[in-house]
Amino acid sequence: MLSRVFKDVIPRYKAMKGYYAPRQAGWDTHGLPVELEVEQELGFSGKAQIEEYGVDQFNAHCRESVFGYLKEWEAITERIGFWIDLKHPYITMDNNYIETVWWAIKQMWGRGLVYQGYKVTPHCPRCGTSLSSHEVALGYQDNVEDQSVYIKFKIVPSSLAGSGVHKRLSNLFSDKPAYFLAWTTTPWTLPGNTALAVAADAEYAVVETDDEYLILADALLEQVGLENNKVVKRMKGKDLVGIEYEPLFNPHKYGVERRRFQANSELALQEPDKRLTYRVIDTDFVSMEEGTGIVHMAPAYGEVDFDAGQNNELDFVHMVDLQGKITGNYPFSGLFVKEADPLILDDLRSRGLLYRSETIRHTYPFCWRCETPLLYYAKQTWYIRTTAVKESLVAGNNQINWYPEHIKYGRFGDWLENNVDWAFSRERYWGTPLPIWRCESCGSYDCIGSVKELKNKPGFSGFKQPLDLHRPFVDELTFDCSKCGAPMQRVPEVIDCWFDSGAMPVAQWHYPFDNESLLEDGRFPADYICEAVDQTRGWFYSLHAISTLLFNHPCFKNVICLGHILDAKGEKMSKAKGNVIEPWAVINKYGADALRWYFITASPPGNVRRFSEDMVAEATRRFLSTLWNVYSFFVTYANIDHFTPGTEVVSLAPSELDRWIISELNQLIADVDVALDGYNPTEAGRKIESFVNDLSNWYVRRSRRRFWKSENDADKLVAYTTLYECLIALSKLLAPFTPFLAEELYQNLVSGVFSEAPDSVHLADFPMADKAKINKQLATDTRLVMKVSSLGRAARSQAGIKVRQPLAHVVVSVAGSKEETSLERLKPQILEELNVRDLIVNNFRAVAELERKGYEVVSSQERTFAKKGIAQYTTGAYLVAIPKEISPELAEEGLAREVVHRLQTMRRSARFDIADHIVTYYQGEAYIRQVVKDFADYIKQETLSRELVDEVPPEGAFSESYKLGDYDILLGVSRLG
RNA sequence: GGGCCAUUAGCUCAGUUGGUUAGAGCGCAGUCCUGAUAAGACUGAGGUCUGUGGUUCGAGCCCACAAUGGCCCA
Repeated sequence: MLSRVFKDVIPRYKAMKGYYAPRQAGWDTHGLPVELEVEQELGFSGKAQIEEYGVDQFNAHCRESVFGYLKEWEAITERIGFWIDLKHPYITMDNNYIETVWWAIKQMWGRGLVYQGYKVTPHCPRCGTSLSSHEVALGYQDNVEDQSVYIKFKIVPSSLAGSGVHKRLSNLFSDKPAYFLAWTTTPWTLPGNTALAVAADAEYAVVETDDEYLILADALLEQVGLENNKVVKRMKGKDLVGIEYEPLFNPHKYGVERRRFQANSELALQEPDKRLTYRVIDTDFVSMEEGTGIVHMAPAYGEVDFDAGQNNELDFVHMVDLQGKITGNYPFSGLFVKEADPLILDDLRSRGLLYRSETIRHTYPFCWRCETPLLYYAKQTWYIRTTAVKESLVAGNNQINWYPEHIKYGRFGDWLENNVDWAFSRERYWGTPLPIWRCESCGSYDCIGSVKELKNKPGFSGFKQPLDLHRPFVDELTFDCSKCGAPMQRVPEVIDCWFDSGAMPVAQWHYPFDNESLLEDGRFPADYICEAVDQTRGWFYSLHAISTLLFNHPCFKNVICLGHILDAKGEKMSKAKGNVIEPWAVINKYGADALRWYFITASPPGNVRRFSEDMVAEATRRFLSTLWNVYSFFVTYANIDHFTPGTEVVSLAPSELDRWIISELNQLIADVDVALDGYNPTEAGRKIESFVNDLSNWYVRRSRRRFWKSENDADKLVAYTTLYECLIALSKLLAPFTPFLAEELYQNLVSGVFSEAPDSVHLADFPMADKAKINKQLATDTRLVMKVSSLGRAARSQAGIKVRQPLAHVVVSVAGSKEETSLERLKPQILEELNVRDLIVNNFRAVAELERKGYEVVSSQERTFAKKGIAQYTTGAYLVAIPKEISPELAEEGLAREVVHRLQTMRRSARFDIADHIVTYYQGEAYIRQVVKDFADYIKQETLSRELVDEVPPEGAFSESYKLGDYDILLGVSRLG
């Protein structure tokens, strides 16, 4: 949901700025998740059952299942206002899409970038398949009981020739045999051992026992139980490197192939060698926490082992088949590895090579489907040699704008720096088939780059209409080997679905078979993509890698990388925890705009965010309903006054307040433009929010009387025009953010009024800031008024004097002469806002005036003064003081305003319409009746009273009595026909 | 085990190039204002800016280390 909102807002903005911003929907349809779901649906638990069931039928289910979610997906996309072309999506399982993927692979094949190699993967021997890391993560079990064994590897004395430490060891070992002591929890990997690893800088010890020497890490002597034996020599790990030892099981003796890593990542078959020796290497992952500080390396059965094998050009011995059974002619051949463990140990014990054996409990991964322990296991896999273009990947990344920026050289940059070749084949069924054919006879390979190329191959056969490039149909297609003429068969693998999605920029256009101009016409590279941060190794990488491999060019210029959404407690949402928030529920309750607004403004996109419904509710209250209130305020009065937008107002003089909000508006437009242009919708949204706050709480509030007054004068027209302008601009500014609300405003305020206007706000131009209307001084000045007013209200509040009660004057100290000048200019606003008659700016010149008002000026330098009965409020350099004394004249006016207030409340209680005229009746003591008479015009105007009648309210009038200060009053209102 | 990010009020978040007394919204307590009214204003309580060191005349901000949480990779 989050990514859809952020994916939407930028193209909407760009479109309004006049750019062509196509938005194509696309469906990723391949991949293991789809297969797993179908397996579950059919009650399968492994590849054997799929094969038995029939790949064609299985894939038919997969094809169908993809569209199971389509409707729901489309519905929510539409509801959230994610504006994309859902009618013409690209679909990764279409033949055309697949054909482009083939083309892409053929390009790489042609440059020698595709090769077959080994990769160590977690393998489930029962299901016969590798598991993705995600699946492995599902199946960890704690407290698994396993063997913990210490094995002795016999040192070959002749390898200790030479000088230095080796020579001294050679002398030392002259009387008894010497062994390296290594530790493992997987005895079945021991026949695959081809090296021992030490930590170069760690301290190792030679321990003497009755009939042998043992070498292990000094720090682990006690843990192994050798602390009471005599240490006869100590040395660094690096001194042990290169020493050779006898294999536990010479592979040639047991009928198992021995290969060796070559510099070019090939694993070349080695000749049998009865006097085979292995050697000690150093690596950086040797633990000094457990074991012996000497690690047994079996390159076929561990990822680090495999890497170490490659780096050190070690031997490679593989003696386990895909079912987890030991091959060759060992005493324990044919057994499942875990069952072979005890026999292997027996064998070693009988040869005196088992030092110690016990059981431990640790965490180990199991197959999440069938709970079989997983084996780390080297399998043949197809690779793309991305390392060959590593420099380009890094250079291309430097051209990309990342938001947030740290991803660029952080997570993504690091990932590129540590690039390894892309293992891109999968031994599965539902995916783009790998377009590589192998000759059954001579073993040569051929890569196919298009359907046409395939059909034109000599001896092409197996074709059935209609063409479906998926398995199993594609597996039927054969042709003759160009070398020996024998039939060629497609290799069984399909392609990693990340390759599909990474090929999207070209594959969605069926390039280069169609759209040949794709690279030149602006459709590639893309300006903008957006996904969550987990895609750094997913889509971000596959896009970048494929684009770099094919075109040596990055394929996106700007990318917003989103953080994940957590629940209210900061925990990841997961189905298992049951803390997933259903988007529909939130949308139905608060609306799509509320959710969008929350997502955009709540926190910067790159951060993780806690989500709860309350937050959306708050966003609604804080922003959407405030804006809506402003809008409905405008509509209410504009309807009463029959305001017609577009009225010529050039001749009218806008007030300071009008000029201020227009200045703020243009500043806002400029700010939002800059923020969106810089891919920062959050900043843009927050600016809009703050503007709407000012508009509502300052402009509209301060302008209310202008809308109320009954004459349709110029000032009123300016007010309407100004507010109208703000609302229109807001609707356009908000269109990318809250498309529905924006459209509602626009339809009612513009489209319904001007026939020549665009039909929709989303077809309108994004507003342009009129820099000439931005008045920085006015903006600062108005902030000053707000501040002084706020302090004044605080002083009133402290004195317990209502704002309704007028006061004689206010004394204000501000920060400097500049502000004093501003204050003088802004005097009318302050007088009105604070309901005071006069403003005294407390500067050096004001001494006389203050004294005239009865103040005692304590120090004109420090601008301190005193007077009994004042309330003052101060913060920083600012001080606002009001006299508490109220003259009879002011008291009367206060009372009049009080009456008005009560009458207004009564109008509302009586459910009169805003525009209804009324007759007002009043009764009370002489004083209060006099006040009403004195302020009759004022009261009439404010309450739309035709008459103020000094009588008891008649039957049917809405009447109430109040106590205003010390005086009782009875008021009645009745509506005029 | 490695990398990246985050940590500021009860909650969600601002905090500019290091520079007076660290802010907002929500929530809480109270007061006020009000024909925008399921709004709004003001006040109050609430902060050792995760911790420890360092750089500096001066650190929420820069550096190092650590803790906690999140993500990614082993």
